[in-house]
Amino acid sequence: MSNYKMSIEEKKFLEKYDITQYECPSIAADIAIISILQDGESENFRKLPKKCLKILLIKRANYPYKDCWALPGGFCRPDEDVYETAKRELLEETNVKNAYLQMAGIYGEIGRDPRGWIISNTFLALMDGEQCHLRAGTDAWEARWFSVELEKFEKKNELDEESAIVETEYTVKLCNESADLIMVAKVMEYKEFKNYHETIRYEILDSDGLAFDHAKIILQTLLSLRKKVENEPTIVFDLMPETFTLTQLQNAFEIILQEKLLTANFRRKIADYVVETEQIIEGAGHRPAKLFRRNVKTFYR
Amino acid sequence: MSNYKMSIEEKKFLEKYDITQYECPSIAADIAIISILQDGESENFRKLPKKCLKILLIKRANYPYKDCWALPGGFCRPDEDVYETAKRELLEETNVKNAYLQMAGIYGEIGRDPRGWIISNTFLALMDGEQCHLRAGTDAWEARWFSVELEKFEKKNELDEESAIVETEYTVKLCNESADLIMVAKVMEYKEFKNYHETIRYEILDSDGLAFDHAKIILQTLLSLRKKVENEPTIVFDLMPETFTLTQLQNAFEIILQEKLLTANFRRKIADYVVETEQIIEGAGHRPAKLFRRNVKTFYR
DNA sequence: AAAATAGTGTCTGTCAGACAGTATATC
DNA sequence: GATATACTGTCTGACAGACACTATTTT
Repeated sequence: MSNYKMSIEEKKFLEKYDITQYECPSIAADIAIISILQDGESENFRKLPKKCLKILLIKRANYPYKDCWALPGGFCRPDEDVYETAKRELLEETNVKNAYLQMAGIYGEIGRDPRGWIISNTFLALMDGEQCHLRAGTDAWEARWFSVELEKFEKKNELDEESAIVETEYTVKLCNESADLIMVAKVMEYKEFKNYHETIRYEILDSDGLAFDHAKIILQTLLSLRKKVENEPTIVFDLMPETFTLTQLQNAFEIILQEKLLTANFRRKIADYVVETEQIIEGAGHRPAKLFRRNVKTFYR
Repeated sequence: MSNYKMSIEEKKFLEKYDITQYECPSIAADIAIISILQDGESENFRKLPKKCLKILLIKRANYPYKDCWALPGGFCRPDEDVYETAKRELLEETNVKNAYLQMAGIYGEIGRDPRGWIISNTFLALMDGEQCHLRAGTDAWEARWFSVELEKFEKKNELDEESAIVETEYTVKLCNESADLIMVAKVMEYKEFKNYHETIRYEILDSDGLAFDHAKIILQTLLSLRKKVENEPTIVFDLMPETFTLTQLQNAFEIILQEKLLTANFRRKIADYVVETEQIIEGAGHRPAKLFRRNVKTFYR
C-alpha cells in the first residue's frame, strides 16, 4: 500500500466509482467478555471462596428483543476498524483498558436480526473481573455478570465407511449473581465428515431469554476459549490480577477446562511462567499461600 | 430465535426502523486457497518430484490495483452469509466443491481499499491441488498458482522488567509456475507485551505486485495455518488426495511446518489416522511405496 | 551393483499422571 | 488438636527424538 502510485486513469476510475450503488450490511462488533469471579459468599470462613466463569450480558432496553439479554456490542463506524469498535465497546462497558481481545467469529446468517442485514463480528475478551467497573445501571441500562456453565450431550454418531455425523446437544446455563434470573439455552452442534472434509454447523433450539443468535455465539465462543487454552495456556493469565496464588491460577484452569488438575503436576507445568513475590495471603483459616506474579520473559519465545 | 414471538409494539418499531439511515460498508470474502503441488519437473528420473506450498492468486483486470495480483474473492450479497460467499467464490475459481474452508480474519482498516469502506472477511481454504480446475484465462481473467515461501527475521527484542516489543520482519516470496514472475513482499510484525497483555499488529513495508493489503492477509493466514496444523494435525489431510503414500503425507507436513521430520517417528505419530490399501505406486526408479487412505473413524473423538 | 526411496526396531531422555507425604496458618 | 489449604518428592509408563538397520524396486 505504502509504495502504490495511482495513474491518472485510475484516479478517474475512482472518481466515477459509486460504492453506494451496492446494497451493504451494517457491521456490529459483539464481545463475549469473560472473567472469573467469586460465586456467592463462602459458607465457611475456613474454605476458599468458590469462583466460576462469568460472562457480561446487557439487558436490551429497546426493540428488537426488548428485555432480553445480549452480548455487549455496537455498530462499527465508518472511521474505525472493527477491532477498534470492539476495543471502544469494551472500554465503555467495563472501563477496562487492558484485556485480552481477539476475534472469535462472523455471524451473518440471513434473518438473524429483524432490523435487516446486520453482520456481527464477534470477539472474545478476557479480563480480571476485579478490575472491571460496570457502567452504572439506569432505567434504560443494565449490565450484569452471569455465571456460565456448559453441558454436553452427544446424541448420535451415525456413520458409514467414509462419512459420519456427530450430533451434540449443548446446554448453556446462565445465572445472575442474585440467582434470581436463570436462563437455559439449548444449541445443537452438527459435525459432519463427508468427502474427506469436516463441516460444523450450529442451530439454536431454545434461546430462552437471550437476544438474537447470541446463544449460539456464546456457546461457540466458550468452546473456542477451551481450545485456545489447551493450545496456548498462557492466555489464562489474562484472567488473573497482577499477583495471585498458585491455587487461584489452578482454579482458573480447572474452571475453563472443566476438569480437576493434580496440584503437583500443575505447578511443575506452569513453574516457568511465574515468579514468587515476597507477599503472602493472610487471614484465611489455614496455611497462607505465597503470592506470585507473571514471569513476563517467558511469555514470548 | 425459533421460539421468539413479536409483540404488536415491536412490529410497529420494526416497520418504522430505517436501517438505510446508517452508513455501512461493503463486505468482501477473500480466500487464501492453499494446496501442495509439484514445483517444476524432476531433474532425475529416480528422484521424487519436489512439491511445495502453493497459493492461488488472480490478476486484477480492473482498477484499483489493475494488473496486480490479489486473493480470489468477491462481495457478499444480501441473500447470503459471508461463509456462503466464500464457498461460492471457491467453487467459481477452482470448481472444487469439497475443501477445508475456515474463517481466518477480518481486515477493516480505514483506507485499505481506495474505492471506499470495504471490510474483508478472509478465509483459509485447503484442497488437493490436483482436483482443482482453474477457470480458463481470458483477456480479462487470469488465475495462477504461486509457490509461496516465508522468511523470518527477528529484528529487535527490547524489554524492561514487565514489557517488551518483538519486531519481526517477514518476507513473503511468491513465484509463478513458469518462474518468470516473482513477487517479494515484506511485512513487519509487532508483538507487544504490556500491562500483562499481548497485542499483535502487522504493517506492510512492501507489497511488490500484490493488491490492497493482501500481502498482510497472505502472511497472517500462512502463520495461522502453521499454528492450526500444530494444534490439529489432521487438517493436513485436507491437502491430500483420496490415496497417498506416507512419504507424500510427511512431505506435506514438512512443507507447512518448515522442518524436516524423522520418518520412523512421523509414521508412528500418524499411524492411527491412515489405513493401508492394496495399491502400490509403480514406475519410480526405486522401491515402490504402498498407498494409504484416511482412517475416517479416527477423525472425530 | 548403484541409486534412490520404503519401511522397521530399539535405545534414551523427558515429561505427564498418580499419589503419598510434609508443612503451616487460624480457630 | 482440628480443619483446611499449601507445597514437595518420587515412582511409573507413555511417548517423542535420534539413529541404525533392512528391504525393494529400476536402470
